[in-house]
Amino acid sequence: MRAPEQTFSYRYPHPAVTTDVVVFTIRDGRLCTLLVKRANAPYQGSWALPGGFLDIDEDLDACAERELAEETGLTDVYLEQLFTFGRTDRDPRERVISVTYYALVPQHALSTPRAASDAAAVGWFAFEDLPELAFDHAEIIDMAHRRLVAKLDYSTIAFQFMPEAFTLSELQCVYESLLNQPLDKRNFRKRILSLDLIEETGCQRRTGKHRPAREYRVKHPDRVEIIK
Amino acid sequence: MRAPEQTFSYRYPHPAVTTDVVVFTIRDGRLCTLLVKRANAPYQGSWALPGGFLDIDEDLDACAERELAEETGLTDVYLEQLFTFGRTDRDPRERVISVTYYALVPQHALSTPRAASDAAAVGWFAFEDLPELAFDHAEIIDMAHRRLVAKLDYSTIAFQFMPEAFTLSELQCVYESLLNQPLDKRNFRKRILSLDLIEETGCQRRTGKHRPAREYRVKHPDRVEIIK
DNA sequence: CACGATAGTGTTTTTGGTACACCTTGTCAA
DNA sequence: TTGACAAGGTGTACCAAAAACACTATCGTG
Repeated sequence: MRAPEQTFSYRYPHPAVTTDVVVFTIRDGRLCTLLVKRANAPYQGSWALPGGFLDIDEDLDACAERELAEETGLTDVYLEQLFTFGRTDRDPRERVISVTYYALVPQHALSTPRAASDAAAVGWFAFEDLPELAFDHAEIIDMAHRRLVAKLDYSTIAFQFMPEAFTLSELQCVYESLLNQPLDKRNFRKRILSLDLIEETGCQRRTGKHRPAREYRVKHPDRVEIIK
Repeated sequence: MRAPEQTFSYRYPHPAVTTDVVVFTIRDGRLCTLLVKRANAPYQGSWALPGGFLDIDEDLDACAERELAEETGLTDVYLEQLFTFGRTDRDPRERVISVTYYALVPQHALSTPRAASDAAAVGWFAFEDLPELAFDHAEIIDMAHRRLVAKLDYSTIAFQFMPEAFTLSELQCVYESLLNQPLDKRNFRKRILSLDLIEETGCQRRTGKHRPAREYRVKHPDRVEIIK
């Protein structure tokens, strides 16, 4: 993040504006979040969401993308605005308004993200087992999680967790770990297939000592979003 | 709104932050929005959403409430954050990030709002017949409307349009004007009553030359929000 | 070739949503 | 006084989507 040294003497002081990004993925059947270790004060050494200050001539979305890329190496991620946090005491340096985003990335995007710029380290953390977080970032992650679960019902965001080719069992695992409850296999497959959003690749996935599973892909990777 | 004269020479210039509020109500069976006529440049004389600059030690929600009260006289309104707009060119004066809110108020809150501070006039406008709007406020209202309609399905926000006591027919009118389609009376009443959120007041409403209607009230006015 | 492990498949039941028509109770005017 | 008008209020039959539920198929391995 940027240096906090400036103070304001203007008649109408302006707050700083940042973007922060909650990136979710599924690892080993567990929902995980991408965090960076802060290299600088405040909260030096603490884990925090990737994010940083808005450039004065930069769109909010672009800022979120840029900071995510700079601090974690993640690019081409579909970001959606989550909420804007602005408690007056949320940053000890100065007044900071944070416009937050969330994103879902497929498991294979895990290719260990590289730390860069003001991040001392980057890592994935199980949602159920997060470290102490800087600022109000725990609250932000919590809201992102609630939004994610709510959207499962009436949208198809879960596909965003999937790699290009996947099996129905894998998809079901994703739903189950997000909803935190088992689902009926037949009903699940019926429902997913009736959406008419995925198609067989023709290939099979042979893993383990059992019958191989059919692979599927999303039909129109562009518009995988709201249904209802 | 505040004077735009300042420019920044800091190493990291900060954008200005405003809040803007979309207030909806139902008037004569039509969805209406509260607008203020701008007293100052830019867009002087144009209609715009009530809103204004964030004080440096003020919470976002408080800013929205304060600006709404200052410019329209409306108080004690339940505000919900909508979205944050930040296109770099959305304000000709300087870079402005707007955290927007929306609110639903009952019809009787209509008591002609008073213009104040930098608003030259205040008025309700039918959503279907809005005037030219300043900044990107048309876009903001549009998003608020879509959010409102979407929430009708899985929440009970519509109750927020109702006065303390109301009849089922009145409530149905509200739903019909929001959804822009007629509803079946019996199904509607069945659905609403099955929510178990309202109760009879015991009183009757006698209007017009016909049978009086039973009055209802919301059981727990505090938690009238999300159902599902 | 038998066993273990996951893949894959249909039917029945339940439930929630939709469609639909008539009687009731008041006002008002002839 | 009474008949016409206007909105208030009520129940049932049908359909479609969701939930419950158990067995066979195919591969790897020992």
